[in-house]
Amino acid sequence: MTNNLNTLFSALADPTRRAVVEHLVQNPAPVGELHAAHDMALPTFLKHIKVLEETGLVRSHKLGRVRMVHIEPASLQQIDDWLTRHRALWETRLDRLSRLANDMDRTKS
Amino acid sequence: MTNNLNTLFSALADPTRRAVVEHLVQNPAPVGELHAAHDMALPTFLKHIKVLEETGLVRSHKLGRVRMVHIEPASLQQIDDWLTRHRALWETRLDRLSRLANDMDRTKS
DNA sequence: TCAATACTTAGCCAATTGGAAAACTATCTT
DNA sequence: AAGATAGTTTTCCAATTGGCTAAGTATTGA
Repeated sequence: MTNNLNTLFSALADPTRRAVVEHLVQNPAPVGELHAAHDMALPTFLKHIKVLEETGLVRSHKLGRVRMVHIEPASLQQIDDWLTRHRALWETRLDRLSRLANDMDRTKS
Repeated sequence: MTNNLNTLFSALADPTRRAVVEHLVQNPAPVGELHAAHDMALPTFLKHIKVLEETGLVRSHKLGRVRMVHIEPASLQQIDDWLTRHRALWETRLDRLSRLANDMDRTKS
């Protein structure tokens, strides 16, 4: 909730962590299941989960000896919001490019 | 263009670099002007510009002794695309939360 | 109760990162 | 031609990061 974009972007910069997020947008899952998809030692993997949890992208709670992890959608929304704040401007620039490309096509034929 | 999300996200994880991107979605600008807004040595700042350029978020060319920098909108589009690929799923989860919040409100009154 | 399961904690390490200072090159401006 | 401007290159440094192994704790199943 209190997360800034720095930690959100840097959390998502790691492919392992991004894969975990992609897994969790589909369903919550226990640490063991998440870990199975990644060829690294468990303690290493747990560090990634901890990073995700510290940024607020993810939450978890223990059920017996299993830790269930689920996504925190509001955090992804923050990145979406940042993009939205600038989207209008960069899309203008994209449009300009595609118009230019169109013009060049027409000139060629 | 050939950029992966790893480098895009990690480039945007730094507040200096994000500020430069925000500046450049408005207008292209010379290095000196960009640097003026940031309290750090020029060589340090230039490293950030180089990172942005290597990820493809930005391009530059020299005009005399001045280097002009401009944004490469297609790169931001890549991040937007990644979010879009998952947006449907996490918005479903957000909806579920807000419905739950609604229910709790109604129960309270 | 005892072994297996599912994490957890603690330390260690190499590579990367964000910062600095110093010295250098290339372009104007006068 | 000389000085000022605008970057550039080089070298150094401390902190962070992503990975490992080894050893520990807490639950569960037989």
